[in-house]
Amino acid sequence: MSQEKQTDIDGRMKLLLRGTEAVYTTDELTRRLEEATKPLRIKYGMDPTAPDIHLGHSVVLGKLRQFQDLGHKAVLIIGDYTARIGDPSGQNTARPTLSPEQIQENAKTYFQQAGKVLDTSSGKLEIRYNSEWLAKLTMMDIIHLTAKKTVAQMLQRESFKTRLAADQDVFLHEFLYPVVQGYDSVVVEADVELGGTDQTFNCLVGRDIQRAYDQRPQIVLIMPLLVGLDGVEKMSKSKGNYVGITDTPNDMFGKIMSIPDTLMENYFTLLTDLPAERITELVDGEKTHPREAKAALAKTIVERYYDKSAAEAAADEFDRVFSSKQTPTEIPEIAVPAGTIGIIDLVVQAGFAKSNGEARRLISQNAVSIDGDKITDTEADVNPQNGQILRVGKRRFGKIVLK
RNA sequence: GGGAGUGUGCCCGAGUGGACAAAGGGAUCAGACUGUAAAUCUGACGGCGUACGCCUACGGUGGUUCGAAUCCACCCGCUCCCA
Repeated sequence: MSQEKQTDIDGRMKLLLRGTEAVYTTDELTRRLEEATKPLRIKYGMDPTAPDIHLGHSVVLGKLRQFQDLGHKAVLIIGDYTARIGDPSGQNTARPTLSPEQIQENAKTYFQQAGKVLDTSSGKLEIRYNSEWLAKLTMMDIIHLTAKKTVAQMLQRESFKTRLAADQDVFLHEFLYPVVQGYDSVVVEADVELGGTDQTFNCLVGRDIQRAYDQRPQIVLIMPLLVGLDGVEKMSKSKGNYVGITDTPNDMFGKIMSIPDTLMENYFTLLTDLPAERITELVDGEKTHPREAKAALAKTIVERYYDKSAAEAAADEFDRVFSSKQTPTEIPEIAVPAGTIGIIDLVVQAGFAKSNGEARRLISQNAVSIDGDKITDTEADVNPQNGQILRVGKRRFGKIVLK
């Protein structure tokens, strides 16, 4: 092999391994890249029940994109058939069964969002529904398929093992999920499969199944779970500690600015393509002011989902509102009846407080102002004018519109 | 089928007849400070009333009691042990 090609491979490996939680195996990946005469097929399974994508999901999608950028092909599997089994990776039992229409709908939303990360040009992306082949399997096929794995092997899986140890139910059909997911790999002839840590077992079973079908086992790249904005729990919608990839640039920027400093390095590594050396510089408090580093992080991420000018604008807006303490450029309007009104009512009507008590509290905590004039008397009456700015706390603004 | 537990505010969790709108922590919100919606500190944190107050709330229903989150009965949910 030529010196150049070898350097090239080294460079690619460095990029592809970055941020990974585990790789099975690194050597195989190197070899596969070296030997490749055509684009590798990179499989990623999507769950048709969760169409709202946030930065946590984007970690794996971003890795998929890296493969695409290196000339490989993303193969997205929509688990419309497997979704009906119920993956035991979680914990509890039945998830709701989705209708074909719902699955279609979810898949559509998913692509709209995933398209912000992935390269959707036709040569780079292949989309497959696994009902295409799973619905056709006969009983005999299934018996053959399940004969490839032993019960002991299945019980290696943590969630099976612990449930069994705790005398909890493990249903037979749950064993099918990993095996069937592995069969997906056979059908699409996956060279590589990507997944989050919770998918480790399933992805690895895929290797065994492929071997059993005389295919080269796929290489498995496991990506870590992204920590949420609170710096503690994993990012998830239900925890509210997430950045949605459809969030507005300003929200995205602001939310990222709110992460603990200690989380920056992790975010840089998993959510941006900045070179490792650059990240080291940015994260080093001696070399870069933490605020600047975080702003750079936020800008890079916003740029990924929008563009450079949107990122600049979001950064300017943030400085404007929080550093210079000025009013934002865009302020949502709040409709208010004309005439004199108690300040408590005004705050409640603007939707800035859920109850009079909360409004009263905000006022007595010096949080409320109109056109910059603080109002601290909870009993004050005001006579709002069109265009005045009602502000509550640091972040909530409303432009008064009389109705 | 038998037995033992357990269910508290957005979440976790203390409380085992009155001093309980209910300790503590987390989350959230506000203020101060700052480097930012970081960190730290302070405060607020069921609803209504300016306050004494009233209402709603401790799985559900009913009961005992002057008085119940706390005791009793039944019901519902969850967990564990035995079969």
